[in-house]
Amino acid sequence: MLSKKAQYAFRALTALVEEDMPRLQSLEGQSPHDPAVPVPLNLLVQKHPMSVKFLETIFLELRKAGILGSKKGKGGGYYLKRHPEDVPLAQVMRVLDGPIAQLPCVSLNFYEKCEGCNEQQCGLHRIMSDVRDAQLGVLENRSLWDLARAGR
Amino acid sequence: MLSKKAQYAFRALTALVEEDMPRLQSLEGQSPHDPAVPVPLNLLVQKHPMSVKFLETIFLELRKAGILGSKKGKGGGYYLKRHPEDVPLAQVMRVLDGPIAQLPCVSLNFYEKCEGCNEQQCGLHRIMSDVRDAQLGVLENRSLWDLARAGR
DNA sequence: CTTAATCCCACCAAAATTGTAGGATTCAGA
DNA sequence: TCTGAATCCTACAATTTTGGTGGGATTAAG
Repeated sequence: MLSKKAQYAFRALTALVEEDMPRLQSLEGQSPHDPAVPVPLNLLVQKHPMSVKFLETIFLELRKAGILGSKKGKGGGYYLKRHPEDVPLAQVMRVLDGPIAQLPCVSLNFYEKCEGCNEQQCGLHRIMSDVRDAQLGVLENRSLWDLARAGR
Repeated sequence: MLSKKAQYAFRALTALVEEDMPRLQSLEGQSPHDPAVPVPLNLLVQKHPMSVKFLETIFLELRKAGILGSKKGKGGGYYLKRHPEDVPLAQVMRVLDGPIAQLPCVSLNFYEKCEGCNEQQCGLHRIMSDVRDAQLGVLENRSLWDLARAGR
């Protein structure tokens, strides 16, 4: 299951993309890149009620991971560093929840060898690899953009 | 990620199927159904080292869920109530770890409505439904039999 | 009667999750 | 230059989940 952290993150990121929608739409067809407008947390929290303080720690992680940028002080806030279409959900989930795979020994980004099982002939390894591929087939190919424009 | 409980369960169930392999193979082509031979926990633990006591609580859950049967007393043990081919991994996982889906609101067996999101137009709901389907596509179609005969 | 096994439930320690607290820093605008 | 709005940062606290352990009761074979 997704942690609350990841759930809140997705809600807030959706709101963030929606906030930036006018500028993003003007970008269709390589128009010159207007700088992203920073959106403060309290604005995002108004759209989806949650603890500002908690969201703060979440967005901090996403910024350190290079997904978000921030601007301090009055008129500051957070903004996406890339076009939402270039941020697959898998990446957000890995930052906040760690591995997507069901076992460390089938994880692509957080691999750990499992002692006492030969991966070549381990049935669990094989099947869980298939599960991982199935999950990533979706999560690597759906972006924050898909998330935000779903309901329209 | 799979819990240790589920991981231990899969290792032990694999060993259990292997133990019963001779009888199972004689079953090819509807041969008369020999009663399953109960296998005691300490035998399973010898093949894959883990706490007997912990495995006991795990197998108890699987028995109450109707996946395993048991026989008490000397010469007792646990046995599969169905042919391993008829036990999809998804079912074992649901018993031990609960929902497979990433969100309660997309779970088939543990559904819970998420307040404050209209499922029709919620982007997260849509995408996580796809993830769930992708996972189940594997987990509902791989059985304990697939698990056990993998390495041969 | 002894021994081997499951059954059952309570409990416990450690880890992870879900936040909260409080101050430091930065910046825009009056 | 002052004020208010915002992020930055770290520590820690409460709760839940995980990963077991202990001890005895029950059942059955020989």
